[in-house]
Amino acid sequence: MLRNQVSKQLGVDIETIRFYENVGLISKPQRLDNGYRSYSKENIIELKFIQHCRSLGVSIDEVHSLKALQNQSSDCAQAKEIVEKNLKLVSKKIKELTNLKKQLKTLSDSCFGSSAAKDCEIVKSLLKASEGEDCACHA
Amino acid sequence: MLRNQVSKQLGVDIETIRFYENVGLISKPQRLDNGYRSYSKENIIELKFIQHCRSLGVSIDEVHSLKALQNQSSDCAQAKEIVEKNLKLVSKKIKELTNLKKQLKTLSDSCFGSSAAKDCEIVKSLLKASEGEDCACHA
DNA sequence: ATAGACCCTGTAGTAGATACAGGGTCAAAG
DNA sequence: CTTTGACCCTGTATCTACTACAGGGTCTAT
Repeated sequence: MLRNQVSKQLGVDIETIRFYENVGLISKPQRLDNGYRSYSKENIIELKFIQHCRSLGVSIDEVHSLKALQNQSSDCAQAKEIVEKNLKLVSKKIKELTNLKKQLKTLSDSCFGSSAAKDCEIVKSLLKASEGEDCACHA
Repeated sequence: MLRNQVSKQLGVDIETIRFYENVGLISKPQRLDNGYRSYSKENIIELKFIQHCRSLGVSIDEVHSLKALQNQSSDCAQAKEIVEKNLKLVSKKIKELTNLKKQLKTLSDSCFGSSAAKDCEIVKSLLKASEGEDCACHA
């Protein structure tokens, strides 16, 4: 399969496929006589593996580690570790964003979008914060 | 105030302060005879403004816009827009991450970290997904 | 023959910092 | 008086995970 077809079938950007090859995440596809890359079933599986891992927020480096684990018989503590680490990161991020959302909501609600900019509650609030006072969102 | 002091007082990395200057987010601080930057009260306020905006997830470009609004008398629809945009982004991100968390939890729970890597439920699950089957986390 | 869709390579750009190399300045201690 | 250590300066490289572009080759259809 050519790169374009692979890209369409998997929904991975065409340039991203080359990128994964460059960073050694997929084995180099064979080449046709004209130099075009020809992707095998194995290549597709590799790509889907990466795609799935990435959709779980697993970093490129961690995908490398997980790939390396696939054929090993040593214990899988590392796999668990990677998943746990990401789970913690995600939980933390959710907490942060939930807090953030509250703050942005407060700011948004304080303004109707129609006053003069210098009297805008958003602008004023942010300015207050920079002068050390309480602002709407961090009150 | 010298850069180091500012950095410590505000908890902004010393290099970040120069970065904000380079991208034109703060006005250029005056220089002492030896060429050292001397930060004024205004500079500190500018920095706090940026810090506060960034803590709300507002992008550098948007901070530029908000700064420009500070002295304008035109209406503040733009400020409201920026806040609303970020609010939507954050809400979306929270939904995505909440879903992600569920998936990672499922994966994590499927593995005790002690089996041989090739029999690991995490590794197997991810591999299954790359072959088109249902995996633990996307079942 | 030529247009258009595809392929190739190498390299630059994105956001928002962060880090480093190679140098200058300054205050205190020996 | 010199040396040590902490600070300052500049320019540039690095990070993540892609994305985009320039400049060229190939293939298929008209």
